[in-house]
Amino acid sequence: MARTTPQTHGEILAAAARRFGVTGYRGTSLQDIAGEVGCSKAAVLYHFANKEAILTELMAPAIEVLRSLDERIAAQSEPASAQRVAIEGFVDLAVRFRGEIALLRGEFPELLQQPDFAHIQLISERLLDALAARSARASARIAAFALLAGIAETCGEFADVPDEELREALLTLLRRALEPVN
Amino acid sequence: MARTTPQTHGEILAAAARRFGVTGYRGTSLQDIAGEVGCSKAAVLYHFANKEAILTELMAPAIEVLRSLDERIAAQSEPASAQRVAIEGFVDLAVRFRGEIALLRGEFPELLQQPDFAHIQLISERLLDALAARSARASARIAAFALLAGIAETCGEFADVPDEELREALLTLLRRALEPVN
DNA sequence: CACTGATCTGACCGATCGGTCAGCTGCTGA
DNA sequence: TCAGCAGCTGACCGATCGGTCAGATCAGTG
Repeated sequence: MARTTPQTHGEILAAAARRFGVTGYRGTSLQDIAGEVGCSKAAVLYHFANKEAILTELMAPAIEVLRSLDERIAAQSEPASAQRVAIEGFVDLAVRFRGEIALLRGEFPELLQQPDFAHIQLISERLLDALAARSARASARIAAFALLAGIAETCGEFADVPDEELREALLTLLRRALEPVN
Repeated sequence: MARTTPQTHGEILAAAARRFGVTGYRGTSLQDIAGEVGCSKAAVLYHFANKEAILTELMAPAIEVLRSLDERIAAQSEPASAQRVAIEGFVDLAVRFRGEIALLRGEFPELLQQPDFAHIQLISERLLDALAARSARASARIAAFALLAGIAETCGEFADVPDEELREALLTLLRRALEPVN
């Protein structure tokens, strides 16, 4: 065996992505990943501090984009413009990283509890706020929540739909569904 | 100890519902449930064949209503009327059983794989079909999927919102978001 | 009193999990 | 030639899981 470090590192990441996509994060053991790579479980833990570190590295690009979207939203002073930026940015994020998001299918709630992802919770709340056009009305927040959660669950399901078509469908859905700013 | 059977049986169900609501199905052990009831894990398994049986009994009423909704939808010959029945029936179901649905927060995908809930998968697909007004267009199916998944995740989150208000918010969302039948 | 059946317990089982550790291997540079 | 180090392995650890089982407890019955 004995490959170079970046090589094995990348192979483990790729294998983990594949397995997480099929059986989810919790449903995938380090042994599963090792088996797919063709090395021992101990080798996986030689390249990564622990299981969570694999997920963290896998999600890092998506999280970075989410963080920058959060900043762009915060920079908007008007609810209407914040909503517009949130809609377009979120759809863009969902489509671009739909593979990564699909990995977490149904595991968002638990994963957001982990310390490594704690700040994501805050960002999600601000995103929700922007989608609801900063309204405090229950109906606005309920709709925004349903769309946020729904799209997160959705974008990984339609792997055969081209990016542009998925993008248009989600944009149309959000624009039609969200209460207009008054 | 030594209570009557229906008494302990009910206490276990109630305790399981409470724990599932906090830590999810997979995140709750039989020991957790037993601890909450104040009996041994073996006592829990004396009253229920296995862990899944507890969940099955807990979800039975909701599943029964879902089944009858499925039949009512199937009885509609026109896509438009099927969509209308699906919208109203699904919102009604989501609001009425939001406690039960909240128990499964984020665990739908895995649970639907289990043999006991296999038929739910089929019903969900027919419900999706009706919400999409039996259209094969990707945009219609994407929107229906996002709303279905989103509302399922949502209804348990707003526990402080009264039934009627939640009902109206979800109805408005669905009617506005779903593509009109042409 | 003896017996029975329902209820419940503690001890235990095998499997699986994430993670640790001592040590083997093969390349590299002095 | 050989020390040293990066990469990797197999054996092992403690914890936890769902589930089993022999037997204790106790109320009701003849």
